[in-house]
This record gives sequence, structure tokens and C-alpha cells, in this order.
Amino acid sequence: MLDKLEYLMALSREEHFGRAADSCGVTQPTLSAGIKQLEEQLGVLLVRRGSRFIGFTPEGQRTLDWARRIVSDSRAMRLEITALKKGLTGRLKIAAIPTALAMVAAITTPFRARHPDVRFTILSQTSIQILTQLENLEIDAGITYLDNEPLGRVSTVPLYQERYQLLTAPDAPLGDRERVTWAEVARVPLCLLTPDMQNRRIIDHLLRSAGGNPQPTLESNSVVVLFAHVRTGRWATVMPAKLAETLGLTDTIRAIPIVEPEAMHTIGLVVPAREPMTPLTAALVTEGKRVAKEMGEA
Amino acid sequence: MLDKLEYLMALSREEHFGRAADSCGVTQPTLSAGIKQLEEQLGVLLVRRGSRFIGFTPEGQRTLDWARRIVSDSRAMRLEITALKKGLTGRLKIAAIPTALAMVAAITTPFRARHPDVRFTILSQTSIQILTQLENLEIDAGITYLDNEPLGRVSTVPLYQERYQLLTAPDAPLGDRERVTWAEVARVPLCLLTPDMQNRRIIDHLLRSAGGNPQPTLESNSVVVLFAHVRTGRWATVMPAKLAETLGLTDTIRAIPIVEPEAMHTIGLVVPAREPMTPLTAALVTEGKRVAKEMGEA
DNA sequence: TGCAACGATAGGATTTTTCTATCGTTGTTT
DNA sequence: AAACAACGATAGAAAAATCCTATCGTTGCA
Repeated sequence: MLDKLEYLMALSREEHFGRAADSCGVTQPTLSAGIKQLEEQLGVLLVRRGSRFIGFTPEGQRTLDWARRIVSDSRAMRLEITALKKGLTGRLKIAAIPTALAMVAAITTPFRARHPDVRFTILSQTSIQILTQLENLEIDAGITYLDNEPLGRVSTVPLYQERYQLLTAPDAPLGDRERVTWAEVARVPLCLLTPDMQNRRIIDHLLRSAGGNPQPTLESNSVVVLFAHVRTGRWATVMPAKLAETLGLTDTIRAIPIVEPEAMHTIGLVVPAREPMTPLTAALVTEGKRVAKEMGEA
Repeated sequence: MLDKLEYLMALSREEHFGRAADSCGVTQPTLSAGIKQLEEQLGVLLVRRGSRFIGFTPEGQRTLDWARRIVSDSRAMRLEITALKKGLTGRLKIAAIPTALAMVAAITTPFRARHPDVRFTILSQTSIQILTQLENLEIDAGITYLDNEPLGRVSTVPLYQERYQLLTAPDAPLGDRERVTWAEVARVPLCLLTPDMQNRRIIDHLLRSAGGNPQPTLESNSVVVLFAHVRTGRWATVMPAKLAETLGLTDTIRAIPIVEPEAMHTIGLVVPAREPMTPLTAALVTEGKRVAKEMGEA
């Protein structure tokens, strides 16, 4: 029964019987039979089929909600009971948007000091991927924008405010300024993230509001690429202040605050809304609040 | 997995491997093996044994909480999905304290008018049994005192106030009075419920507070017995006003309000605290609120 | 000392689950 | 239009798990 519910969840995230089966470590007929069995037991059609996966019926959607809840509870039970016995162990799977990636260390480091037996998996993902994966319990937590896209059934912990700076060499255009406006930035060739990243969309929006038409010289889905290019001193980019500092970019490159408007977006920790949380998630939230407080004071 | 959790719940209510197995419809070795398997999977001892069932370990207790939640969710899922398809069907198992038994009809009748396909099982139980069975999901709802024993993790709907009357023949002692005091009642021979009933304990308490020492002439765990005796006109009892009216006792027998103090206790509907509730329970709560409103107005 | 109640264990039957192989559709490509 | 490729359903055999009967060992009690 429980495994059938997991099949349903896998099907919801893969939207494909074969891949869903793979992701559950079973063969496609097994998963097909599992879904069918669920449908028989409930006496309702759950999946709309037509020679391929189309979607869920309303009943299927509702069943999916229950499945997420039940499966997550039974996992939480396992985790909590073993945590009772041997303290916090296990693996925390955290996904973060690229511009927050460097920040993750600010949480994981003190967390690991407190709970040495916990291991981490850190993934770089778009904010939308993060929300989807949270919903399907593929990750334990996300670090993403709190004030933009509608978040689902999640709990959030604000971590810090993202402010934007122009990163450029001192001898490049605008390189000698104390502050620049978005209108000015719009006239400079930039390296930016790809448009599937929310950070890019935010920056695009700000540039357009200032009358510009963003046509970046270079795009990438990885901040490492941007980082490497800007370090040469021949490229410029717009980057959150925290990220530039953490990466040590500000040693050789000028970081110039961008004003008019002085845009800010809240970045925070996002975890599935469950009561009670798994011990690992609860500890992570505690750590997140602690870090947020320190960053707020600093 | 899910059935193992049910085994654990059965063990918690039966406190005996054999009976628990019976109640699950399996043999004792099957249940024993199931519990053992749970313990292996969680890596913890759940049950304290010593040639017989002793109790649960702390981990067992915690696991039990999870089990209740997970099992109840998976049942709720089934019920909700089938309810989506064919409207409200199924069976509502309701337990009520004896003095509230007659009241049940006030809820079931309008409920059935709205949802004809729902069937009922009504049980007469003590308030303590009701709470235990609610906790183990053996019943869907209880009707009992809301303001006395500590209730567990439940939701409540107040239904009405229980007030007490002396029921006695017109020509018996006190039979001609407009009202009597508890002190006076304490001097009359009475038929009362057995002391495991909370109603009896409440009345005992009131009588003792008035200086009496309750020594009922006749005890029973069924109000039908009291009812039958009082109807002969040769016996007296103390009964909640609502109950006496509903049973039609007030036609031949005088119902005399008891004052000093004018004691009242709230009777209400009690259902397991779950979010969301099963469709049946939700409908019952709705009906309960409706009935409470009408009785409040009347 | 004997007995009865209780839960654990062993071994075999049954049921359930899962796999491999293959089929039937549907949508796409040549 | 025909061939092909992708997808999910089906069939049948193999493997695994579950469950039952019978019995044992311990403990508490007469």
C-alpha cells in the first residue's frame, strides 16, 4: 500500500510510467500494476491515460495529496525513532538557487558542528524546480526567494535580503563610480544567468523598468561561469552583494551598489509544511533561524 | 507496513498479543512477527515483554502516535475518495454515554434525511471507554461530557447542558414539590447507574456535597433498567432533564428540578482531531452544530 | 509439583509481488 | 503511405512475503 502511494508520487513528478518506475527501482509493469491496484482499491480512475500519461483525474489529484502526506509521515516516523536512539543522523538534501549557493555554507557549517553525523547533498536548481521537488519530497529543504512566486504548502525562514551590485573592473566603463543607476547599468554589456533563473528575470525586470533592453553578452546557468569571466576583469555582471563577498570577488573587482530603485528580495529557507517536522528538518530550521539572526545583526 | 502499524494499535488497546491478533483477524504468531518486524525496521525495541505484555518503550509509545496518525490518514483517504465518487456512504460508529443515548436520535435522524446511504452503529459506553476507543480509532465519534475528564487530541462540538431532575411518583415522598434540594434528594432511596459511569460519579459528588451518603437501592449500567423501574411508580431516580423528556417519562412521573446547586454539565460530540476530517465525520460535525443551535434556541 | 496462560519459534502452504517478454496503439519520420 | 519508435498494458513464470498450524519455553499460581 505505502509503496503504491510512492508509485503515484513518482508518477506525478516524472509524468511517465517508465521513468517513474525507474525512479522507484522497479520495472514499468510493476508500477503500472501498482497504480491499477490503487485504482481498484479506491474504486476510482486516478490517472488519465491515452496511449501515454496524460494527467491525473480530480480523484487522482486528491489521492496524490493524501499520498504525499502519508508517505512523508511514515518516513518521518522512521527518522524520528532512529533519531531517538542514536541522535541526529542521515542525509539532508538541500536545493538552492544559484545566487544563494555560496550562502549554504553559512548554514551547513554550524549545523555540522552541532550534528557531526549528518551528511549533506546540495543541489543547484531553479526556484521553480525547488518548489516542485519540495512538493514531491525529493528534497528536504530549499533556499530560494520568499517574496516572489507563490509558495505551496511550505514553512519558511527568512535568511537575508538580496541586494544588487554591478561587478566590474576599475578601469571599465562606470568602474570609477560610487553608485550607479539601473538605467546606467542597462547600457553596459553584461554576463547574466539564463532566463529560466528567477534572478535573471528579476534583473531583466529592473533593467526594463529603467528603460533598458537586456541583451547580455554572455549567459550561463551557473554562477561559476559568471564568476570566472568577471574575474578576468574584462566582463561585468550584476550579482547579489552577499554572493560577491562570499566568493571573494570584491578583492580584485569593484562592487558598485545599484540604486534607483534600490531593489531587495528576501531569500530564505523553505521546508515542507508538516507537523511535526522530521528531526533533521527541525534542526535545520533551528539552524536557519540562528543564522538569520546573526546575519541580521551583522 | 500499514497492517503492522494496525497491529501495534491493536496491541495498545488489548494489551495482550492473543486478543490483539484476534481483533485484527490474524493469528497470534502473525501479530508477534509483525511487531518484531516493525522493531527490526526501526532498529528499536517497541514493546516491553517479560513472558507477557508489559507495556511500550518510549520509542514504542512514539511509534504508536505515528501509527495512529498514519493509519487514520490512510483510512480517511479511502473514505474521501469513494465519497467523491458516490456521495456519502459507509457506516458511522458512534458511542454515547447512557444518559445521552436517547439524544443520539436528534442527530442521526436529520443526518439520515440528508445522507440516506449512511448507516449507523450506536454503542452505549462509559465516558472513559469512549475516549480510549476514539484514540484507537475504534469509533468515529463519541457523545459524552465535555467539561470533566481531560479529553485527548480531539475536536468537540457542545450539544446541550445536562440538568438534573428527581423523577418520582406524585404520591411518593417529595412527589408534590415544585423543586427539591440535593440535600433532600440524598435522603430518598434511589435507582442510579453503576459507579463506573461518570453520571453516577457526578451525582454522587453532588449528593455528598449536600451532606448525603449515596446508597442507591438499585444500580444498573443501563438506563433502560432505571427507566423500567421508575415507570412502575415505586422507584425514584435522578436523571438529566433531556433524557426524561425524550423517553416520555414525564407523562406519568413527576420530574422535579433539583437545586442548590443547580448543577449543569456540558454534553457534546467528540471526534478525533484530524485535519482534514473524514467526509463522514465532517458531515456529522456539521449536523452536530446544527442540532446544537436548534436546541440552544428551543 | 503440576497446571494454565502467554508469547516465541519452526516449518510448510498460500498468497502476493515482481520480473521478463511481448503485444497493441499512437504519433512521427522517411 | 509505410516503417519506426515510444509508451503503456498484458501474460506467464519465478521469487518473495505472508500467514497458518503445531509446538516449545517461561512464568505465575494453585
